[in-house]
Amino acid sequence: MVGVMDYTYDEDLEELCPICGDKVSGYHYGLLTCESCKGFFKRTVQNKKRYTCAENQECKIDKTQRKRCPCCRFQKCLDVGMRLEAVRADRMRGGRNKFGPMYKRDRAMKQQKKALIRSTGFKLESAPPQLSPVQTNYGFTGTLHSLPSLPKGLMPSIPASITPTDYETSLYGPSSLGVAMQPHGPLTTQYQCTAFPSRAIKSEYSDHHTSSPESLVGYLFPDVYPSGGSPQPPTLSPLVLELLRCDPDEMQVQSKIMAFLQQEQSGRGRQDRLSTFSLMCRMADQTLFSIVEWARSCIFFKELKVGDQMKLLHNCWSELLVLDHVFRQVQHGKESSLLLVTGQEMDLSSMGSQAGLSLSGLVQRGQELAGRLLALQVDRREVACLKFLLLFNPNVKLLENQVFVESVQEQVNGALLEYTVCTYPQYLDKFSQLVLRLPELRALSNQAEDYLCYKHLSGEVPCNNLLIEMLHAKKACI
DNA sequence: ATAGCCTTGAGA
DNA sequence: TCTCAAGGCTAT
Repeated sequence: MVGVMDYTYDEDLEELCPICGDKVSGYHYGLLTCESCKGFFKRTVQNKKRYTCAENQECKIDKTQRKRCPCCRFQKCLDVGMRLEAVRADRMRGGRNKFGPMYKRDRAMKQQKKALIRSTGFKLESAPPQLSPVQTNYGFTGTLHSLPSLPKGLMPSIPASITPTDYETSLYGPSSLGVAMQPHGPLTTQYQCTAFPSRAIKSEYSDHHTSSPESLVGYLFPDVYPSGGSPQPPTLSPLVLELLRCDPDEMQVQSKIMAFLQQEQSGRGRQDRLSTFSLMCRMADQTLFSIVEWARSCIFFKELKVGDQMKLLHNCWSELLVLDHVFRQVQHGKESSLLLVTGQEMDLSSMGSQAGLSLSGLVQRGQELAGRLLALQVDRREVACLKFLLLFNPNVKLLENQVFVESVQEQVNGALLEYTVCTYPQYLDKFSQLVLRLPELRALSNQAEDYLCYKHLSGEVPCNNLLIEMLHAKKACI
């Protein structure tokens, strides 16, 4: 009992000063630093000191050399995110400032990260290959300038000569996924990387009476500040925003699929109208096409070679489909009916008679999962992260660029954790609760695949179906 | 000037 | 009342 407590406590103290690597003595001016850098920062700001570097303004700062160049030391203080406005103009002692809640969130987040590391045995961030003593390896969390921050060598190169079609055809033969994977027009996805230099943050000291816009943001929206010992841009984790931006517009998908199905139905005679089940298959099939389209235009995924893209999609297509369905029910918010991807509502009370027992069992499990997600108050940004966590599954075998996939997984994990802690500080374990839903979702999607397989074998699934192709591909992988 | 230890006091 | 990050003090 006491031993366990000691262990977690020791880990708390394990952290090193991001400026010089000395022992951390607590939060000072915005982040965890050592006592000496705290004092140095205070003296510099209070006495309005100006330093000049005798060298090239790139002096290494560590515990033994920190006294050598105050210029570079102060620069590093600003670079890692120490806040000028936390130095008080009136020199008032004691009390608390506006950073209090931020420190609290940071602590909560570190605690959760540690719990996660203990439970999984893996670190969230990709391990820094011992670069400079600069601890800027926060991935997407916090530092905007590090947006494409995956280790350089891990970025997969886009195949220059081989086109996706050639590659896919040679491996898998012509298929509907092949069609779905055809290159389409120039992808418009591009990331705008806006940097917020720390020096843009005005000091409370220099303009105590005329509060700057930056400090206003801090007062009005204290919750949007991500925390962690890194510069604090007044925005949410840029990765979470980017993942959300990749999400297709729901209404667009809805009307597209609706139009497709209507056209297909109208092309049939009165006799061979599709049964409800077949219609559902076609609907799921079209949803799957839109999921593939989504993945292909996504940040990170589009950087992968087509072979890896297909392996990842073969692995998680049903999970993505189930998550898509379940989150739609969360937004729908009615237990008595299902909201379909076409926007149509389907009454559940009549379901038992129309569908078989196994299907209504599946639907029921989906409703239960939706209920749990609703109770968790899951939001779109979190679902966007969960989709990436399903897509970038490093357990997929024979990936050409497995390191990259692992790296993306870790980055998204970290971003989701930071997002939940910062946005929902009242739910201390929202992150773990969300991630715990993934195994449930996988179990459900496995059951759904089995069901689909059974229906396929009994000849009830329409032909030319991407669902079935995925089913076969997955079985071939295993 | 630095850095370890001390005092203070608003918010939990 | 307790906490803990502000500022203060002082020997090196």
